[in-house]
Amino acid sequence: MDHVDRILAQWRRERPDLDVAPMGLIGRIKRLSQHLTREMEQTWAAHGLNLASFDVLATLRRAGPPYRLSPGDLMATTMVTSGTMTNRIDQLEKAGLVERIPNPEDGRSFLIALSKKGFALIDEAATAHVATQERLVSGLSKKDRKALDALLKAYLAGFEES
Amino acid sequence: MDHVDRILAQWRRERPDLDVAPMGLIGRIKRLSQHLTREMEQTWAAHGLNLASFDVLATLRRAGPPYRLSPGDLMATTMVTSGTMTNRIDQLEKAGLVERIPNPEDGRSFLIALSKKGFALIDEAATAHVATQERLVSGLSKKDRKALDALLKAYLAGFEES
DNA sequence: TTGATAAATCTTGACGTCAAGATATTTTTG
DNA sequence: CAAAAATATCTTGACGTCAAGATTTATCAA
Repeated sequence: MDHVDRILAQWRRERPDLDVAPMGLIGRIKRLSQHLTREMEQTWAAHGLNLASFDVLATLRRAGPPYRLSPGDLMATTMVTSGTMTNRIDQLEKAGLVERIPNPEDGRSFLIALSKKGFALIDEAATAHVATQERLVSGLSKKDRKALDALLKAYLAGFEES
Repeated sequence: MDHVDRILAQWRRERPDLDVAPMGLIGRIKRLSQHLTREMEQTWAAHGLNLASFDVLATLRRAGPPYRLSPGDLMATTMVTSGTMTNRIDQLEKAGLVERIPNPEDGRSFLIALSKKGFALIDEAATAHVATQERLVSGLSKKDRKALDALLKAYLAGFEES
């Protein structure tokens, strides 16, 4: 009888006509996501970052040399709109962590390049981030992690098949 | 090889020193949460609501008669800060969906009461919301839903044990 | 070549959230 | 009973996000 179960019990009492089983599953995903994000925010903040800035820097870093992607590429992998990405890049540019380089092959677009400073910072932050994530999954056994991950992957596939 | 797998593969190539298995699990939870929320937003919007307003109205509705809770109670179940809850209540009050009633037993606090209009709206919206949720879990078999829910519940317990 | 359409990014304005601090009331302590 | 601490809510200012539309450049068709 956890928090979500109490919510479901209330609904069943007040609205017995509704089938609230899906609500339990979805509610737990949402709630878990919120807990995890808040924990990870702490680690990012310790490096002067937040979800937005870490997300972009990490995407550039893991893309490999020369650590450059267009805003469109960044949008595609980070699930945010163009306005949001413009704002994120503006902030990172001000902080000297990335640079906007005109794309020689397409006058409409830029390439966002990780600066030396940005590279050093994201490498450091990523190490700490991974340690935090390891801690955040430590409540589950290795076996449960694997089973959970497999189910989530199957579920997610329904939303992301192109 | 889904979207998350591609991210992990990039990290393994660029930073083989990091163990990114936890990142897969956490990333899928976050991504799934985002997909689900965006889908549900559509249903809420069809009733003139959003996550914030639906959340509060639903909490009041399922609490049962007399459909009144203090802002503190609402904060506790909805995982938002006091400033956020004040703002949510302000909006709902302006829309005539809830009323602030002075608490006769504690001069510091109010009771937030669902109005007649608010009651009718949330009952209607909740019906549609549950239908949407049913659709959003339809990609998984009944068995998988149950297994996933059980694992999520176990995981969540680590974050919410008081 | 020229006009129309598409594509990539940026701009704007509104909104929801949060952290930190302010205010008012209640409870506890001495 | 008076002072101090705790509690409940609200206020403020900053920030991240989004949708819709504007701008600039590329591509395609005639």
